[in-house]
Amino acid sequence: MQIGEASRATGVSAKMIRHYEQIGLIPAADRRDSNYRDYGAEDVHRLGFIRRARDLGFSIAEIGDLLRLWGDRDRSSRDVKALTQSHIRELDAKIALLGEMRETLAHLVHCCDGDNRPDCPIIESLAGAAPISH
Amino acid sequence: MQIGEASRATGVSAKMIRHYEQIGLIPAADRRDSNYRDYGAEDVHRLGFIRRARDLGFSIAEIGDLLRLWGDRDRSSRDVKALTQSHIRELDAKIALLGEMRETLAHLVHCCDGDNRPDCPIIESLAGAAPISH
DNA sequence: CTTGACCTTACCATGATGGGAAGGTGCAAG
DNA sequence: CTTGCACCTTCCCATCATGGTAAGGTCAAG
Repeated sequence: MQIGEASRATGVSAKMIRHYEQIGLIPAADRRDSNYRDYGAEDVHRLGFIRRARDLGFSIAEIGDLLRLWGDRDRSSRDVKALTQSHIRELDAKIALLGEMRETLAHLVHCCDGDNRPDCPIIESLAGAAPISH
Repeated sequence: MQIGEASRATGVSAKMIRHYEQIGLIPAADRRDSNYRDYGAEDVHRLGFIRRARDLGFSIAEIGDLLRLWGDRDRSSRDVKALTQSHIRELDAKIALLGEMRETLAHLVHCCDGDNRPDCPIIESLAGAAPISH
């Protein structure tokens, strides 16, 4: 099948399929006489794998590791589990950071009247100790 | 003061200070005879404002809006509050997305023995063999 | 034979930041 | 005075994952 059909079948844009090939995440696709890329069931399967991993927030580098583990019959599930736990920790760190921002802002919003007057604890907090002189 | 001192005083790298000037987020700094940028108290104050907003996850465009509101004596706190609430909703969306990833992965990790054998529900789920349930 | 859908490569853009090269400036110590 | 060093300048390139667009080739149906 052509790249467009493979894209539709997997939810990975044709643009990204070419990109993944270019950076070596997937092997170079077969070519027809027309020079069009040609994809088979295995390629589509691999692209589906990549899309699911991407949807779970794995980076390209991590997806490369996962693909290697996927293709390795002698892999230990320990390795996969460790990679995944490491990724969960990354997610937890991001969530914690965003959560802190969210709470700080929620507090400021709570303290802000939100009326027509200029007095605003949000701006004052961003401005820090001393107001600008004008 | 020179850019390095302004950087140290605000926690914004010299690189980013030049960048903010280049994209028009801050006015072009005064120059000395040496062509070195020269920063005063007001500039440092503004950079501190930017750094705090950045630390709360505001985008450059949003920080531009906040700077305009900061400098506008006739602003209504309503506008600042609305901008902040909009940003909180963005943060909530990101947190929810990351949280979903996290929970899905936590479930898979829980189901994975993590031993020397290759059988691994994590890889199987990515491969599309089984739906991701939680 | 044209039209339109599809493909190809190549280049540029995002947002926020860092790295580094090549060269100018300023100040203190030799 | 010269050397050395810290600091500054501009310019270009890289990240990560993705999209856009342009210029052109391929192919099937009308």
